[in-house]
Amino acid sequence: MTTDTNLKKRISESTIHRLSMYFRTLSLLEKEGFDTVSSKELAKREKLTPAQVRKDLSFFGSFGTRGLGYDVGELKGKIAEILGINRVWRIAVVGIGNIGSALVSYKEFTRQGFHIVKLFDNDQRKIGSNHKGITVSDIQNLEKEIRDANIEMVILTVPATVAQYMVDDVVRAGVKAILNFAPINLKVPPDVYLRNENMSMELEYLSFAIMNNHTPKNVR
Amino acid sequence: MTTDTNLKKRISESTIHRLSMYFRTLSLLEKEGFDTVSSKELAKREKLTPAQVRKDLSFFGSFGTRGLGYDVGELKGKIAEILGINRVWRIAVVGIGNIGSALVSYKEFTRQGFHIVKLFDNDQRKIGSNHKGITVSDIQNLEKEIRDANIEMVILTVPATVAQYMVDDVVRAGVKAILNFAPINLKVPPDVYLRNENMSMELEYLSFAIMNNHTPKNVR
DNA sequence: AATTACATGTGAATTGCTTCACAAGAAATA
DNA sequence: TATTTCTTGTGAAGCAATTCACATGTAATT
Repeated sequence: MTTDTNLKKRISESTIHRLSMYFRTLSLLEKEGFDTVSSKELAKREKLTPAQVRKDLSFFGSFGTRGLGYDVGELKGKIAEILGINRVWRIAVVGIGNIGSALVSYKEFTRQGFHIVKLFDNDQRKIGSNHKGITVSDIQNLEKEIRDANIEMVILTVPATVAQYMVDDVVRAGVKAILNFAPINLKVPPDVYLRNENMSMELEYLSFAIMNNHTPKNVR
Repeated sequence: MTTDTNLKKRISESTIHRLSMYFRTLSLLEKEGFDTVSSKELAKREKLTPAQVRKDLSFFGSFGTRGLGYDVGELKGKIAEILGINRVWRIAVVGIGNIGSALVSYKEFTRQGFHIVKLFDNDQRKIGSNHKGITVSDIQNLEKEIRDANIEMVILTVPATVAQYMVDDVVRAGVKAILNFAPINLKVPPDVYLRNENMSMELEYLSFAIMNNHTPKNVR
């Protein structure tokens, strides 16, 4: 094991999130016809400091040209490589309720290389139905179908009451990354990455901010 | 202006987010029949340290009993008060596409006191249609209808291309808190709170984590 | 009533993240 | 070619968040 490999483990979550933001902004800059961009300009668009932008990038290499800035297309490519989105990820959505079926049509996922290719539900009325060209499978066959379809990530949009059972199934199918929308703390083995999307949390932050005149505004 | 008021401005965003998590877990503990809970148990459920839990709470007062822990119902109430969710917030959803209409049926919002009471769209086919008992209004009348309905927060689920125009309208209507789902950096006046919900970001984090064996697992 | 066990609340220490400040280098200009 | 201008990349400093460690206090037990 090299020192370089260990280095990557020290990257903070905030840095990764900011890389996502840079990537999106670089895509926009590209569309707007910019060839190069400075850390100053990038920072302005993200409401960050130029130093923050440069420091974030410096963890992964030196991609800029002194006096000139960064080549938009090149930096976009580098960040895609760092984030692992310079490829297609095969994703399954488990739970085809309101949120689940909305996500199937969410174009931003596709744009970033996240391709939803499998859908699962336990409701007989939903099984066999079609969403954006994908047929909903019975959750009973989850393990086999996930393996056969080479699914690498799962988006979980089932009721909180059954979420843990579904996670257990998904883990058994060998999936190592789960994005959970159920408002509950799930257990996964240490080699599985679990992220929680909690939409109420953001409204609660807004509620707190209004009530307390909280200062760090317009963030995230 | 007292010193106490200024103190609140020093609370970190992470602390607020953790309060949201504590609130949800306390609701669950209540349902499970627990009368009291220790910082140790709370921490275990959130995958945090007990010190973190106690420190977070200490910013707002001392709610526990030494040797015993916290009264579940009481602490839940205190946190609701701190977050400002011991009341009903009147919310409008602007943009009744896939995500927007999914959120109208999202029960977790209602459970936390976030009541969606107005819907807006610019599509003639959607205007006048009914979602969970709410009729979709024409976005043309946004300012007047938002004022008349005493809307305090807006959830923005419109395409990125029109998001800034919609925000401008919403701000003109006097709304001070916006939760934006469009993947774009919006401008708002300094007295308006804007939060961005970026679902791709979480998938990108998972992608990075898998590719780099990133260590801080199972967080958030 | 005294003792033991337990858990809070909080300064202090530590760790981690952000910003500063500047040397180094590249491009544009004269 | 020399000079000026601009911007990166990065150690060091500064700031913020987390964890430690323990004094303080309550409840349960004997």
